[in-house]
Amino acid sequence: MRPSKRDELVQKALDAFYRNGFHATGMDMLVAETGISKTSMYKHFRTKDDLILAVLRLRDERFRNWLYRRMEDLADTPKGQLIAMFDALGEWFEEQGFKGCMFIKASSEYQEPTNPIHMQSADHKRLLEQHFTALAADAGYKNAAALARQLLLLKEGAIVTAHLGHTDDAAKDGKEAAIALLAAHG
Amino acid sequence: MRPSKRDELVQKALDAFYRNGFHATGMDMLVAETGISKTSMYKHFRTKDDLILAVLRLRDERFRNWLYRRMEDLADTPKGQLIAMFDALGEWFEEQGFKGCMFIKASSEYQEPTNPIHMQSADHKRLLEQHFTALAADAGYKNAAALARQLLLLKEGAIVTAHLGHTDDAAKDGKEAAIALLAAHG
DNA sequence: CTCAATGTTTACTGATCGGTACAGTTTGTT
DNA sequence: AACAAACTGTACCGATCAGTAAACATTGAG
Repeated sequence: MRPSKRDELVQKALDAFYRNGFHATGMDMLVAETGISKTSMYKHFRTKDDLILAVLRLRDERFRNWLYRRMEDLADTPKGQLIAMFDALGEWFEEQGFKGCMFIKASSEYQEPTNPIHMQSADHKRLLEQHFTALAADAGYKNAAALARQLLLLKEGAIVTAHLGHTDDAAKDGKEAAIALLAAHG
Repeated sequence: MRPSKRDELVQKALDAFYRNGFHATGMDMLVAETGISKTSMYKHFRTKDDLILAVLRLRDERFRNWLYRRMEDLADTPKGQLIAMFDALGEWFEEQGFKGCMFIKASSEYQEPTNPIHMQSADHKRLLEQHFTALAADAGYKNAAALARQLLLLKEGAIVTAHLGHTDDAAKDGKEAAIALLAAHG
């Protein structure tokens, strides 16, 4: 099995969906942008939704890998990494082509809680929360779970605010708030 | 001029767009749901986007009125109102039919920063930030603007997290974080 | 070389998209 | 009663939607 075409499709579809949105990106547009035939697409994925699920799977893997690694590179203590998350987010916000969180957008376009796309987006956030909880516990915080959830609120809020583009530096605001939260949980 | 039909259309379109999303709600679906003829719709609004802008205008007015009033009802000091915001949000999250923030969803479906729908969504957040800043200043906080922006991050994060539905009580997490932030700002 | 898997092109389906044309009906005012 | 404004129903436009059919080309392994 040589699934290289399939991977290529998922990767290029990720770009298109991230740039244009899910409903606004038709399969014909994907054909035009990826150079892959529609017949081939539907050999790999039975429906557009299945393709979207594969795209979200790739995005989850890539994003979490990138974020976790960047946090580790920027700080060596668990507490430092939780703070450094907002520096990493700041770098992301500055990237050209930044268009917010793909999972927030996915859950915005597929709202029903039972929709697989919605559920998979929720899974992504759950994994983030678990990672933050582990870091907070490592750092010795008493109520690590609550602290992690609060930091997650700041992270999601910073992404949304940065995408709305009405704030100069949502990452900096998030970082300062995170530092205050960590001190309060001290 | 009797704009009652127009108002009725905007109000019912708000419900439909909030429930189904913007791209996923076609004009024919609006005809079916509102009972208003398509011809009449296009007499009031030249395009679907114009209708969406009117819907967002109504949503902004209703939501801010509701939130500000609820905050005032739940607390009588400016500081207390900032905290009570998260109790108000918690009530909202519990409402049947809660589907997240309409402006976050609008900016997710119309991503280009120059798109009027995106810009109007950003305006809504700006007005919220101004209100929070005024409250923080009234409460005597030194860096009222920064505090307001941080609280806004918590609010947006709580809404997104509640909509993703992976957390039991995003409002409670937001409230506890807000209390900690207020304490940190002395 | 051969065979089978995987890919391609082209054309197509029925449904739906946003938006319009047009003729007829309801409604409020005088 | 009469008139105009507002609204309705129906039918339509070209474009696009997700998805399929069928015939042909490319490729890699035995």
